[in-house]
Amino acid sequence: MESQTPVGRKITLNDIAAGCGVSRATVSLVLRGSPLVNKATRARVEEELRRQGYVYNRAAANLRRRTSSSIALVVNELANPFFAEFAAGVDEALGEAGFVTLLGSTGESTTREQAVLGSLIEHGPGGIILSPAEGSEARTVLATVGTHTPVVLFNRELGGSLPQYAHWDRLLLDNQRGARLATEHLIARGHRRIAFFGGHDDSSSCRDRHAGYVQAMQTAGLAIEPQWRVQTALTRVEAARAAHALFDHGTAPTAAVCYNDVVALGLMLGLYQRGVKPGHDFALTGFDDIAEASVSTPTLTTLSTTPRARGRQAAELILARLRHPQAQAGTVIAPVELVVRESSCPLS
Amino acid sequence: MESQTPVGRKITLNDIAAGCGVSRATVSLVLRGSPLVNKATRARVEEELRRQGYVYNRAAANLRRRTSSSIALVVNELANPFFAEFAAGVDEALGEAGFVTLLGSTGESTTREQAVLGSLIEHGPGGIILSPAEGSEARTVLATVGTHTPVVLFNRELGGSLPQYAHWDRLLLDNQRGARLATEHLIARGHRRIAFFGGHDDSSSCRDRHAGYVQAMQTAGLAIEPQWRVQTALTRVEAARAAHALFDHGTAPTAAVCYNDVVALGLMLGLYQRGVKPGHDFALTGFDDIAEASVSTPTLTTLSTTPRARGRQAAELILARLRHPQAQAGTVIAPVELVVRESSCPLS
DNA sequence: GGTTACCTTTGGATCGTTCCAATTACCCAG
DNA sequence: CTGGGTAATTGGAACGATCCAAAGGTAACC
Repeated sequence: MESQTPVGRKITLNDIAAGCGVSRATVSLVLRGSPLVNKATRARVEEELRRQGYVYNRAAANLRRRTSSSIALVVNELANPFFAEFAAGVDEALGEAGFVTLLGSTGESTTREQAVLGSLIEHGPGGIILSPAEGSEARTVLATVGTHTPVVLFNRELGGSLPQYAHWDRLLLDNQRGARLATEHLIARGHRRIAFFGGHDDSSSCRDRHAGYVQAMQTAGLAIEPQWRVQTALTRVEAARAAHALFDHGTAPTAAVCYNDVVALGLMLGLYQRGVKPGHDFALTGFDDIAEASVSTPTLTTLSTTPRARGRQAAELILARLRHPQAQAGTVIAPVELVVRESSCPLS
Repeated sequence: MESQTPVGRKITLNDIAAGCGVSRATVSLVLRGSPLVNKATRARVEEELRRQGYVYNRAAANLRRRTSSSIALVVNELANPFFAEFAAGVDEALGEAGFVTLLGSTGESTTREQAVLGSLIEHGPGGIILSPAEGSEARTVLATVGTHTPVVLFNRELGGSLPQYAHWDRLLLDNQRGARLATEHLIARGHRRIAFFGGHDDSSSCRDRHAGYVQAMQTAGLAIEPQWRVQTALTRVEAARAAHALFDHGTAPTAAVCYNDVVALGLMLGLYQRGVKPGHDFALTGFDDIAEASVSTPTLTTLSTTPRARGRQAAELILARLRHPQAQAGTVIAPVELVVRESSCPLS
């Protein structure tokens, strides 16, 4: 039935038109399912399309129509399960809407972020979903993406402020509330000396979580010692290495609220190495509820953020923005939920 | 310094040309760093490019040049850490080569695979990296991607055979040897009744791993009972649910070689639910060495496949194919390495 | 002065689609 | 037979870049 030639030029509208004696314009109308074309003609053209193995050239169409059928997705690190789930959600929802995902990843470096955005923007995506790298600035991002491509910021704020003509939407997690819930939970379990572990203050999400922690501590009338704030890179290895800092000076904490799950899992490793048994001698909480959180030893008390749903939501936001370019920019705060597991043991 | 207008049309070569009194062709030469243009002219043009905030339209250029600057990546499930790492590796290497990644994901459904490939191919990628869904057929895939776009198959074979004019490269893991090593390891630890757990025989990688297991068992002169082959979907929940099948009839196994880590982690859950303690009462091995394997309880003995490196390798393969479209198609078998952890306990 | 050579620059066609105004064909009422 | 209406089709100009052959300018040489 099908008979694409194994070798040769790509088939275009002209080939089809010539092949069944109609004009290019008519074939184009058939492709787009226009009601204008005669039923018989349509059938003839469709047969010819099949016969020659025609493949639609969306790039050419997008050029002419000044539209786009792709959305760029820029995340910090795809291998981080939180972002992997997020990306899966984005791609799912975009695919359903007939869009294709252009992928980019920054590795938390603003330099790479600039390079990646610069490269992606040249492909003319209809919009960008960006989870900014730590320390990323509004001005520089705006300069490379320009003002013609809408942006949805996910997970973090940019540094500096945006000109008001840039209608950038935001999708943020309820970081402050989440960290407050975790801290209150540890306090309820009897802990008084609680640290905040991991992340960098360069990142807005980290500042917010820290603020939630501070809020809960203050409300409970608990003092916070400076050495209970340990900053780390966002990998397990780095976090494990930094664990000792909690115990070096002053009174050691009995529990820690961690910036996220990856860092919490790293802290667990670091504790084991010191002979401290997490979930028994030391309580801790994470943030994100990645898949590993439910199978680690001990299983990790954390805040569920349902990243796949967030991905879908980010996709919805950018698609809505494409439909209404001039609408007021909005900020959506997604709720988070405390999932209590073994790691947040009562004070022994 | 910069002064992009907040609103208005996109800037094109014509705007730049008009803005500094040269022709469109000259501006194009400047953009591509041609040595033909006079130094002074180049400076003037570059200044104007900056002043107007010009963004290169790669789609238009690709149309004219009949080239492509993107590669499509189709994986089974992005949220699976094995594929997430793989995708990260692909994107990294493609980015370095100036290519952009078009993402697609099939969820192990051949129907979705067809849809995703159909949508991606319309965007004219220079090549496709495809990890086929279970049961995916060479004929159907070929029919939708056509013969003009090179393909690198990763991880699995397609069903049926390809016409020889389709130069499709393959990047496979040494599945058979890996499963053999795992089985031999369990045998060396004293186990005699060993099952092969998880996956479907629709997938070539699963058949290969099973073959490696059979080979090791036969070489050791051990019998295999039919109920020791349990097929499952590739999720933890499904695997946990299927665990009982190992114990329902005949003599129960004392160990299992699992299709992959996800399934092995699921089996662990299922065992716990039956009151069997994996790594103590029952030995098991995985395949892939995903991040969770080193933090689960017990930690998982598995085969390391370094998926990020495989991703880079797949990217190299497709880029090499773009450079030499007519070269002989090849199959690369990537080595795997046994990582012994707690789950493969000796027979007690 | 005329010829050649070299260095820059350029107009116009082109890639594969869509848009638009115009055309053709046909039928029916007046 | 004319005029008007509907239905279907079409040629040619876009979209924003690149390619190519040709042209303009300058300098050197005979």
